[in-house]
Amino acid sequence: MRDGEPDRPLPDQAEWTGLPVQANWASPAKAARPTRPRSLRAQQSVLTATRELLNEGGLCAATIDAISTRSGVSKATIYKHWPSRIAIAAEAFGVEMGDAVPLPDTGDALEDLSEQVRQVSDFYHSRAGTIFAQLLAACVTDPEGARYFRELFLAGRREAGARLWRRAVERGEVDAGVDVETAIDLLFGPLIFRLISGHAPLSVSEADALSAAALNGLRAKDRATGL
Amino acid sequence: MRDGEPDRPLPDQAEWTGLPVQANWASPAKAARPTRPRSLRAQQSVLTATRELLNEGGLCAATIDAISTRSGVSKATIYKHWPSRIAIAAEAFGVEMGDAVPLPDTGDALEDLSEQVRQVSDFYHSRAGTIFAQLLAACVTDPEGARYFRELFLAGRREAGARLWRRAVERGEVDAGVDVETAIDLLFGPLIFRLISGHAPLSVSEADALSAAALNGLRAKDRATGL
Amino acid sequence: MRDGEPDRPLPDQAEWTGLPVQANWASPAKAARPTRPRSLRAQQSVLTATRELLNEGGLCAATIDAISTRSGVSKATIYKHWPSRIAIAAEAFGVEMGDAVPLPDTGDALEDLSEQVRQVSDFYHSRAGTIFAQLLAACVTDPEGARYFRELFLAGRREAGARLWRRAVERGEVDAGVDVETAIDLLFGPLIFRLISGHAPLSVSEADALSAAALNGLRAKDRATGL
Amino acid sequence: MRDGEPDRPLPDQAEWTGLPVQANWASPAKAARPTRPRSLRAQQSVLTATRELLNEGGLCAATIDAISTRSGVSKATIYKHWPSRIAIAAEAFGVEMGDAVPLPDTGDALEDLSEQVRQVSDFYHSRAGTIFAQLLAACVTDPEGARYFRELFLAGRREAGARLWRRAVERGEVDAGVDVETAIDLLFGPLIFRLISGHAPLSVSEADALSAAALNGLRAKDRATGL
DNA sequence: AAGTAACCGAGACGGTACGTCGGGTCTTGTG
DNA sequence: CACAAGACCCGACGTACCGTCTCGGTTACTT
Repeated sequence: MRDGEPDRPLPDQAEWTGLPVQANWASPAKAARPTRPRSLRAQQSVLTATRELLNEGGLCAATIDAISTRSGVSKATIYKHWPSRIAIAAEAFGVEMGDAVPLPDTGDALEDLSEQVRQVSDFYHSRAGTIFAQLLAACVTDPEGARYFRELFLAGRREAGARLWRRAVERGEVDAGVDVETAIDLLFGPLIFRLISGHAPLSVSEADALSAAALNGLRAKDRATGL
Repeated sequence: MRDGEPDRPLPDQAEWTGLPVQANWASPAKAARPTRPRSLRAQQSVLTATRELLNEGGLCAATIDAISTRSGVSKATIYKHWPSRIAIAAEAFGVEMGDAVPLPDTGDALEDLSEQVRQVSDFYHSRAGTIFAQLLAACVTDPEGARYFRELFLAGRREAGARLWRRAVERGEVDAGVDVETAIDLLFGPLIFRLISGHAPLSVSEADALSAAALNGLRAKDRATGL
Repeated sequence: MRDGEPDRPLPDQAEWTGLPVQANWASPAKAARPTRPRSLRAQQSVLTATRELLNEGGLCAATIDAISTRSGVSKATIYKHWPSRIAIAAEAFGVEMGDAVPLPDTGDALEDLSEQVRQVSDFYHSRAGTIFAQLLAACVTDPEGARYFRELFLAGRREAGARLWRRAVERGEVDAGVDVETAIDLLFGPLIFRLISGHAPLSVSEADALSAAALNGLRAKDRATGL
Repeated sequence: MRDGEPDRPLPDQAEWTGLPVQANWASPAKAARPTRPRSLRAQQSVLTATRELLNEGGLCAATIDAISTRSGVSKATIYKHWPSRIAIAAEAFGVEMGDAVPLPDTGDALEDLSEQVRQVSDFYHSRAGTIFAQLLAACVTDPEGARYFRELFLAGRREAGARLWRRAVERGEVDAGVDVETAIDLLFGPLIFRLISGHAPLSVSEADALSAAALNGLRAKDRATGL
């Protein structure tokens, strides 16, 4: 592992593979020029402070100044660790929300998927759901932050969905010809659309209607069975 | 029609019906005390200036100060007309994009829907698509602006999609049991998810995969026909 | 009484002589062109509203907008009557304070002067005294308003002082060779200096010290008597 | 000397003694936590810019925005150094006027005082006199600014007057029983009254009349000598 | 043990934009 | 045709965050 400036796992996109964060700090191995390492403490107190601020006032409360003040870590140091406040918030959120929604396992793979959609829809109604929406929105104007959000939070959630999907494929309950990514976006994209633009509610019944439509498809059924 | 503060079409949600802007000024009916009306000129030059700024530098270039400077309309006046810069940008964007994507009509209703998905996916790649994403993201933190965006832009696009959907229902090519809103969100939500989070590309083939999945459903087909 | 634009007594400095304000309004006599006269009501309600505002929040509360709103007289009309808000405030203050401090008459003319100084010093401590200071200060940047203040308030107070002075001259108790204006400024100028800059207190004992010094002079007394 | 917020000389009134500005920085003694010191450059370029603006357009030209623009110091920084634009203007004016009017020394202490009155009266006619009047007036509505004005300008002028007075006392030419403050206010208060309200001219002869009256007193002389 | 970098907190700083306020001018329809 | 109502432009306000920088003190590794 190289030392020097890009010491965070994320900044170098190409190298990114496995789990993030402190793994490389734990094994500093041997640096070319072994100077004083970046403080682990600083990093963690930043994340803790950010988590608190997010819970108290949402994303807009997590300003760099506020994070710096509360964590006791100076702004300059913060900027050495993260490219933007969105990145920090994404990481803090990812750490906290790592396993927010458990994987359902009812035995019926299709029902599992529907249940997952239902749970995610519920999640969007929570305080954390608001923060999620704010982070997602911030991705549009902060590509660096977006990477953090995708890799430290979204990836986990998508992986959970993918696990469900693969299980359903193995059981032969879903169309194996559909790509995992496609399936996940089809199931959750509509929820996210509504979460952000607010043009339609996110009730349980709506969630069920969306998952049902996604599973059954929009095509007329009589014609399909008519064949 | 009451005068006073809510003289813009949007502020009074209940009354909102048709095309925006001056429609209600054209039919002032009988105001309590007909004072000097809001200047048409101010409103339009603001929208024009905002449109230009959006095209030049995206949403973040459309600051209130910049809009005020370019349009020659003072900030105070702007704040009398719109609740936030997002609202202005949404209206300006809506005016410009009013008739951007024409409705496809190939005779085959399903193909029309797929084609629409393809076109929207393309649109998201354009400069305007970027602005669209920025506006959509801004909706999360600006509920007032969100209303403008929904009513002055999204509503039109959704209506276009709804027209296609109804036509398809009439022709019996799609499942009449699926709600219009559900159908639209199922078709376009995935695109928007990708547009915002950037976790997957928005190529033509991906768009086709998504629309195909939406139309056919995720459920395994052999088992369905096997019954 | 001429009609036409300069219908206020003040605007034409050259003509100004006697007591101000409503005397001429009370006798509209016959205008050359019997059009609708400027509303007396408007003028008075402006002054009333201004007086209230002054009492509630001092000079800075008496903004043109506030006066307009409270009085029900439009800004345009106000600007027809007065050149600036200071002018209005000066007139309103003058009307209210016309006879705030009564003339003392103890029989001893010198004591009368001292007592007057004491009373004025007290007045400066009151709420009205604050407004007085604010108006006086405003005179520096608003010459038009200054004229109103001088003629509608200061003139009265100076006339009161002048009456005391003349009485003292008649009784031979003061130096008849000193000009009235000089005498008044010598007695009250120091108070005003302290009121504005706040470099020294305005207590009763200080007032007495100042009036004593003014009456007795700064010159060493032994030498004077030594002659 | 404590660091932290009150790092300007003025904010802590009790500690104020000598010359302003950097004196305390020069002897930081032992700060609790010697963080980056306030920039000398920023402070001085603000004062320079303000001085220029005052000379060009008087106090009303010295807006915070203008000062910020011309000095290249941001508004936020300015507000960290001074509580108000009046305070800045007062300091800038004090710096410039520090040694404007030299102390007269004719040998005759009474003549010195008269000459000083004459010179001050002249000063009030100059461009700087106008600025002085504007600053003095601003003191009424800006107590913080007033402190700056008193301590960075008035104090110096009063000290000059006090020196003259003490010299005169030593020579036995003036009444030693009169307090210095009283004497100064008696000599210069009338000038200031006229300067601000403009009810009477500030010619040389008027200045002489005022100083003569102040020195000789208003009391009738024949009776005094007659005893 | 001393030397020496880099790190760190603290926060000053220049920017940019914000939303608001007051002043003075104008426009419109009513009485 | 004077008036109220108030829309309008202007300019200034004071604040908030941003991202960069400059300090002086503090590690932790090297020599």
